[in-house]
Amino acid sequence: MLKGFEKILEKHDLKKTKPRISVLEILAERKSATSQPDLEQVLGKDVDRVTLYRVLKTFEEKGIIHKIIDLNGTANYAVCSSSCTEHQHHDQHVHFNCRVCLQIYCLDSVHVPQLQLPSGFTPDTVNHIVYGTCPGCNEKHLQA
Amino acid sequence: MLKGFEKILEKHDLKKTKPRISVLEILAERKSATSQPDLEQVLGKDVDRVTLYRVLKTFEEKGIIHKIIDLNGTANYAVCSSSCTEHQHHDQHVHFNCRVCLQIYCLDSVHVPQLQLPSGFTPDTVNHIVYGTCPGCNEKHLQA
DNA sequence: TTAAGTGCAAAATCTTTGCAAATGT
DNA sequence: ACATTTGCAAAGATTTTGCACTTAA
Repeated sequence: MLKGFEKILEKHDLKKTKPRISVLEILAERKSATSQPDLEQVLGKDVDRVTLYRVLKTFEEKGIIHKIIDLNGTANYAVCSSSCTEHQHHDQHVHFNCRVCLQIYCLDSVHVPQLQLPSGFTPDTVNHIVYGTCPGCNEKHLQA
Repeated sequence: MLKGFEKILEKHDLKKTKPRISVLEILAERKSATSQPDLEQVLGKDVDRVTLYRVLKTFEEKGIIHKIIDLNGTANYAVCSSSCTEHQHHDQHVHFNCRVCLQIYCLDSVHVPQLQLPSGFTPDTVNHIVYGTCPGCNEKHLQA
């Protein structure tokens, strides 16, 4: 039986190569989004940096993962939770970027409120990033 | 009598130099945020690229301008509307990034709703970017 | 006068591109 | 076997750093 990631690749007509599966594994086993530098480090010399760029680009275009830009303008990636397709790239949940540990959390549970935009502005995607301190870092801070 | 920008520089103990005043002039005369490449182009060879980096960094640290990262991860800058200080860097309004003309609008008028975060998450800044099509580009599109 | 700020050159990064070799189907 | 995908080398772009010269106060 195929593992989850392999099904995903099949579904998008992508070959099941080592770099692609490795990237999916890493992203899948984390609930928070992972930065590109992080990915590079974890993958080590198994996957070339250039390949990583290309894998991430392909995945994003196919709607398999989505990109979140953090405080420093660094790209972070997470697997799309629901039904993202090549054309409809839903990303309607709130992200939380911790200033201390720099982790990005996808807060799927948080309801994104409907905005009342001035007339003429047609929204398609809403990117809602909250910066602050996450539970783990808050705790450490209190103990100190 | 001093122009507005010069007062701002004075207030933050910054010398009134040509590069700084030029940057403030450009940012002030635009209602939407300006990308760093744009700034470079407008400033031309009057201001060194390295100086621009440093001016923007200083301004951001002092709370004179704030940075918004757009779709491509490019830094955009706008003068802070209200009372940003070095420590309290409020940026609680909604930005709108047009996919067609790539302009970033600061929608000060739009009310940013209060979010209910899971316990343990302490927010300080909320960055709310809406992607879509702006009034100008919408119109052109309809006419075509 | 003198501390802060600029400009140039050069290093360090980051990202993209071209092409031959390797890999999945 | 063949189209995709990878890895390497090298080009291009972006950002940072060091240091001597300039400028605002």
